[in-house]
Amino acid sequence: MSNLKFSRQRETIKEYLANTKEHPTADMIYMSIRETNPNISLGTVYRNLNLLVDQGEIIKISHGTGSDRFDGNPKPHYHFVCTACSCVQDIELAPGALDHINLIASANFNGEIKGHSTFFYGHCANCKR
Amino acid sequence: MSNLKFSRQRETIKEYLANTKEHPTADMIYMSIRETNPNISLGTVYRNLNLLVDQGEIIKISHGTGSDRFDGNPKPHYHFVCTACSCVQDIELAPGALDHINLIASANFNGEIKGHSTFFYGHCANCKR
DNA sequence: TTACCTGCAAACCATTTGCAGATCC
DNA sequence: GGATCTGCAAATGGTTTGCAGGTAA
Repeated sequence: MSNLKFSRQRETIKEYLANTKEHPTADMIYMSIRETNPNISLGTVYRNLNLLVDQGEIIKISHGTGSDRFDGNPKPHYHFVCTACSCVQDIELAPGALDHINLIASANFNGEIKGHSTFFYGHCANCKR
Repeated sequence: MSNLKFSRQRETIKEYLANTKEHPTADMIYMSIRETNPNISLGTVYRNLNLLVDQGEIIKISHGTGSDRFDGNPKPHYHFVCTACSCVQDIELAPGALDHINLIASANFNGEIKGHSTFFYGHCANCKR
C-alpha cells in the first residue's frame, strides 16, 4: 500500500545481497555494511530486509537452527545447509524439478497441498573428505 | 553420557505427547500439564523436551515461523503446516517415498547430500472450502 | 550418598518496536 | 509539508541457564 521512498541504507543492503553468495544473516549484513557506513543501526537492517522480502526482491531463509538468512536471488530455488560448517549454498535444479512431491504427499492427505519447503543437508564440498 | 533418572515430570510430558496429534509447542504442553500438575515450571518442560529429543524418543519440528513444535512419534515422517490456521498435521507416506529427491538434488551439486527436511503447505481439511 | 532433577528467576538471543528527529519527493 | 525513513534504546518472545534445595537409586 504505502509507497517506498528512496533510502541509501536500503540500496546498500540490496547491493550487498546482490554481490554475495553467502546467504548472510541480518547481523552479518549489519557488520559488513557498518564498515563503510558506521552509523547504520541493526534495527534499520532488519526493517529494510523485511521490506525487501515483502516487495519480493529478496528471500528469507528460515531453516530451523540459528538466525534467518537472506538471499538476494528472489527466484524460487532450493538450498543446502552444511551440517559441519553451517554454510548455506544454492542448489541448481530445473524449475519445477520437485513439484511432483506435492502430488505424492497429496495422495493420502485430506487438505489441499499448495507447496512445500525443502532444505537439503550433508557436507559441503569443503567439509566432505 | 549421564544416565537418566526417573522423573514424574518427564513421564507426564512423554505421556501427553503420546496421546495427542496436535504437535504442540512447549508452552501448550506446559499449560496443559499445569492443569493436573500446577507446580511444574516451563524450564522443566523445555529441559525434558530436549532430553527426550536427544534420546530419540520424540521429534522437534522447527518450521520457520513460530515456536518449535513437538511430536511424540519419533519415526521419521513428513508434516503439513496449514497457512490459514497454523495447525501441523502428519503426512502419511510410504517410508522412503521421497528419498529420490536427494539424488535429483545431488546431480549438479558439489558436496555430499545426506538428507533433506521438507514441510508441505496449504489449507488443511478444515480451512479449505 | 550422590548424581540427577526441580522450581524459580534471571539471562540470553534474535527480532521488533516506540520515539523524536532527519530525509525524500 | 507530510509521509516515509533513521538511529537509538527499550521491549518482546522463545528458549536456556545458574542456583539452592529436592528426589531417585
